[in-house]
Amino acid sequence: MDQTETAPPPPRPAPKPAGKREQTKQQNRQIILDAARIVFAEHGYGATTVRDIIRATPLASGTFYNYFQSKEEVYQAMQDETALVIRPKLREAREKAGTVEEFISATFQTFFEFVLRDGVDVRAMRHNADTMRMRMDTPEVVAGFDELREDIEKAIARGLFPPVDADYLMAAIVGVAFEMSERMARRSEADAKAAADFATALFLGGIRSLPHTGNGKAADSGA
Amino acid sequence: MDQTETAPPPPRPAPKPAGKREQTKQQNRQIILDAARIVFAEHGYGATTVRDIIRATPLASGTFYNYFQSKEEVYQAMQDETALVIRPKLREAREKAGTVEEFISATFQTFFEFVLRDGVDVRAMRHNADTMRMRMDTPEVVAGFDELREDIEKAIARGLFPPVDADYLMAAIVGVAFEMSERMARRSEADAKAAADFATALFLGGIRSLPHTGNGKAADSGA
DNA sequence: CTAAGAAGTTGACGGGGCGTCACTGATCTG
DNA sequence: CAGATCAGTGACGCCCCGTCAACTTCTTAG
Repeated sequence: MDQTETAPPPPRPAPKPAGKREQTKQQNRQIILDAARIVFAEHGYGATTVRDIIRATPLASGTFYNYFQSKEEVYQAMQDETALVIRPKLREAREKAGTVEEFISATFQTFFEFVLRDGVDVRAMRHNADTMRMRMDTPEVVAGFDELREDIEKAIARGLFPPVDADYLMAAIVGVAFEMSERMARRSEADAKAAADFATALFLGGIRSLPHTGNGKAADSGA
Repeated sequence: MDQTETAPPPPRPAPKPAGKREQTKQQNRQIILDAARIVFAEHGYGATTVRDIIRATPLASGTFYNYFQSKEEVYQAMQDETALVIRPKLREAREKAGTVEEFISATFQTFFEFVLRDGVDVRAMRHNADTMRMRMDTPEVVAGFDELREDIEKAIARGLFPPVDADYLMAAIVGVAFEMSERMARRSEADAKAAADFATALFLGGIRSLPHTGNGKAADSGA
């Protein structure tokens, strides 16, 4: 690998009270996370060693363990970083919803668009397909699930939804979102809007209200 | 899959000689698989080493590699074993379906009942929750997904379903089935029928047709 | 039945990644 | 500015991995 300084997507945590020491610590943590993103995307989670990550940074091996306890912990930190980006988007999208239709539509639209545009690029996604589901129970990810369930419960309390099992409904939304994302990533012409329309129609009116394709096959199943 | 009759040459080793040697091989393979199931359930996938599995058998370390190439391969074999049990059940259930309702209902009913009764016990399921989704692309599991998509396409061809995107619909069913299974496993009083009714109603009529609970909370979120 | 060969098992071994820790140098504090 | 604190460093010991030559068990031809 010849990556020297290819800065990846994740955002910068800006405000620091800053001693020079604290500043360096934050930087190093981010350096490790950025390197990990590249290496995981390149070789996949299983094939990556902690040493691979370290070699992709200017740091020494021991330094890694000042920041993370293991490869798994870096991966979880990456997931948390991602969750922290999409959660506010989802929250905001759902807040504006005044109807079931808007609630569901906004959720899927936001999610699929994020996966396709702001998320990791498709090549990385596919390489990570084998790992992206493991340990979904990191704090920030779980918090995202909880927020969804809370929002459903609130919507029920407001009379927006019928009084259904919010936990199962949350699970169904999450399951469809993730599983469809994986299918979407395998299509050469992925279309967030079409995917969101499909999922939204399914949740609002069931199978009979799904958009028709004319032949029942996927428009494109990609390479 | 569909064998076009363009491949006659490979000689048929069809009749099983079933010598003592072959018998022992089958036994050893099963011994390893059974040990792996226990060890994975006990410590989780990530924390178990190949040596742990071997230590749980009367075999030597080298023997393991006569049967599997790695820890991952044992895990995949376990998944395949499971897939081989449930796939015929699902196929049979769907074959009898004459309507969309029956198709969907039979699928979820069969799946949730299997997970709860014939599947691994809940304790093991919860311990494996972090790993059960990884590498879902083993041959038998993928074959199960393909069968579902094929059955959907057939149903569309028969006019049973509207002509929708079969790939996305398959993904949606799979996503809901697995994600709801995980939630179900976390409830102390899991009810396959209730879960199946929920999922079936969702797919047939959307959110508004879901069974009401009276408060919108889960009946029980377990320990 | 027996002996040659095939098939499978064994466990020690070289290779390598893991996590640690004593040491060093940089930053902070009084 | 000196002493205290803290992060960085990289060699080290540990353990796991996958292999392989020697050994044991089974099969089969005569």
